[in-house]
Amino acid sequence: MTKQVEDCPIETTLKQISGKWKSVIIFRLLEHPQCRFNELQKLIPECSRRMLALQLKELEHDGLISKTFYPVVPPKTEYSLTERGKKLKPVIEGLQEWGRIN
Amino acid sequence: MTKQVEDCPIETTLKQISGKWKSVIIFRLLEHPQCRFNELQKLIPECSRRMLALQLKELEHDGLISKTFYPVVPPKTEYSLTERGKKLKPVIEGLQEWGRIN
DNA sequence: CAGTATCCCGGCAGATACTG
DNA sequence: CAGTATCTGCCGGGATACTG
Repeated sequence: MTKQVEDCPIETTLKQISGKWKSVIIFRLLEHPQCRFNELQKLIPECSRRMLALQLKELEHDGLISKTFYPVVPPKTEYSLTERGKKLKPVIEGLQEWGRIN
Repeated sequence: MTKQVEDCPIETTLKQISGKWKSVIIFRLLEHPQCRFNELQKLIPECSRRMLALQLKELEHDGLISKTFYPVVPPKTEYSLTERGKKLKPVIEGLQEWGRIN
């Protein structure tokens, strides 16, 4: 029943931030706490709209970011980190620090 | 010349530990400092021999693990974390902690 | 503006067989 | 034991067009 991978939750945890663009999105949202869809696009121009939408959806599903939708015309959305997402800050910074040092 | 992604090194850094099996391998090598190829296979049974070899090669290339080859018969190898790899310990633990809390 | 739908291709990764 | 070689199928992700 219990598989090895489940005993090693680091894998599951890492998946939540290691999608093709997730870390960058989180990183950007740490710098820019409130972002609209197109703002994120401009901040991460290499990421296609399709992928941005998909990754945002996963991040939202995993409770790392939250999305506020304003049903105005034209439509407006705002993405920001949840409390859970913000708690990643020291970890992300630790990673950066590690990357910088080597 | 300079692309956005290069200004955001977290992405590069994360890639070094977010291959399909890298985090698990690092994790296992933190628990078991010296591992032979087949030992790692047994510790991570869901990972094919092919993938294990590929991921190990990348980890070695990135300087996270080192490989010692003993030209005996039958051949014997030993994988372990480098100093650089060991420095990831607090980060990995931070990730685990974050994953545990939520 | 903020996405979704659809088509399509290259490359990731499994299975299997082989080697020093 | 510790890998590599090859073949193949699948799906991640780009490009483009469309929608509320």
